[in-house]
Amino acid sequence: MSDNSVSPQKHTDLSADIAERIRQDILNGSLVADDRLPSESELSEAHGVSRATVREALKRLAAQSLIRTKRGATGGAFVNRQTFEDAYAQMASTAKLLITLNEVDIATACQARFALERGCARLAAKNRQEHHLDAMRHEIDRQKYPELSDEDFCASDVAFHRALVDATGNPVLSWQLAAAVEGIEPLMNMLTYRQRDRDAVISLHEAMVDALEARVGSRLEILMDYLRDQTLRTALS
Amino acid sequence: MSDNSVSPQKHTDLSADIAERIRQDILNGSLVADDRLPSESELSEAHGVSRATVREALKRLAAQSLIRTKRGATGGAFVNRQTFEDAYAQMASTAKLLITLNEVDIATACQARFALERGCARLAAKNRQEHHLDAMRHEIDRQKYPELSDEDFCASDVAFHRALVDATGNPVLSWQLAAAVEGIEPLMNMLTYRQRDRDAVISLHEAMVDALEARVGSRLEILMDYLRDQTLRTALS
DNA sequence: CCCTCATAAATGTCAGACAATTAATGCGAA
DNA sequence: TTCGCATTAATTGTCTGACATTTATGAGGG
Repeated sequence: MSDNSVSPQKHTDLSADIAERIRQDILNGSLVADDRLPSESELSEAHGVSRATVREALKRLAAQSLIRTKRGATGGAFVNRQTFEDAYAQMASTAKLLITLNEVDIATACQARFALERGCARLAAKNRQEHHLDAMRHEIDRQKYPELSDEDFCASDVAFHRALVDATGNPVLSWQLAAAVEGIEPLMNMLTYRQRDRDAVISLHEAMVDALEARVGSRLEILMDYLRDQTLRTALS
Repeated sequence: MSDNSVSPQKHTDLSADIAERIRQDILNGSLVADDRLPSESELSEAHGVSRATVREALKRLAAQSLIRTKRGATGGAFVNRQTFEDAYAQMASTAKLLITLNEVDIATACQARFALERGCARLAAKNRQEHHLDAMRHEIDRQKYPELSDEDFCASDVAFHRALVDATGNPVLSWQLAAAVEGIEPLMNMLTYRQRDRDAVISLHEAMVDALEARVGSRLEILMDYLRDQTLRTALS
């Protein structure tokens, strides 16, 4: 095997090959956001393959939301501007898949989630703005409804923590973390909260907002540890 | 736009539709790892579309590494076991793409990286084992070579921190974090380390290993803050 | 027993056709 | 002139049928 270039084995999957070539063009900047790729016919001629093969390659790229296609006279395939929302959705989906398919236990997932979140406590305390506090208080109000289903309670919890990580003001951080938290949601959804558990969570949430308002990151960290322990207790009951 | 159900508009892209259907079958457990999908002909008949369309759908799934295909008599499309390695590679790739395409500045990326890492300091201190320390010390030795290129220095740094997050013993955590760190690597690669900078980083690394060995998570956190500041200084010089 | 060859099943690839969509063009009427 | 509308061209979406390639299996002969 002297050939360890870009093509491990050329014998199969032309469409994967073509997709990879175009992918590299996007990665290295030959193609930038909103550029139009050549038409399918042109691509097929340029790469010496049939249009069907080119189409399969383009579908691969579309599945990674690297390109979008438009029909009609001025249509074609265009390089997608990779938004944080795209990446977020993709990551959350990957995380969900991984967690459900690998039977990750809830303790491990909880531990991971709170460990990650803890990391942004100080940054959030430093950069938080009023609307973050408002969003979090709004979710706390929702959480106080006793009729709320466990699932809705959990969804509100996710929104609360999403606002918390957004408060860091760092898009990379909030994107990564939000995806992680959402990826773990299916597991959290399996928890059943007794009213006592909910009360405990809610008072911790309130204390967290207060700490965030007062910009005391260290206190926020401690509260997060409590919340982790509380959640773990709920999970194991 | 009252319709926000699963199907935004059914009028186009049958292949995306089919892909989504199969995807759901995998997600909800109708299809589990290593299950064989029906053959392309059977699928085309079952969904009432041509084989070409089915193939485009399958390529979409393959691009997300949800399935793999094998040729020959016993061939077909098989549901992939979603390994942590797969998810890791996918996430790192997404992160790289996002960061290069959005011109995330290095300060933001650094801040995110160290914030995330900080979150697992205590857990790592609690769960670390001998081989984690060994791996980290090995990387430190590499980093001491003055002839090391900036790129190799950076790669060793990534390996060092990878070992650090592995020390948490939490696969979800180390998967998420490792992907984040690697995703940021292209940016870190643009840094030029003067010898003085390298020395500073190396002594911090050594102190970190010591703190980890002594299982003092709080000290590890402080050292990480130093390392963040040091890296930011390097970045801005 | 082992080697070879034929066979069947499946994916990979191709060529050509038609349908559907969409912007631009041209033209006629008010 | 300007508005409205049909025409046209370009492009993706889909279908059909064919052939190439790969791979397991089984039959037959040495």
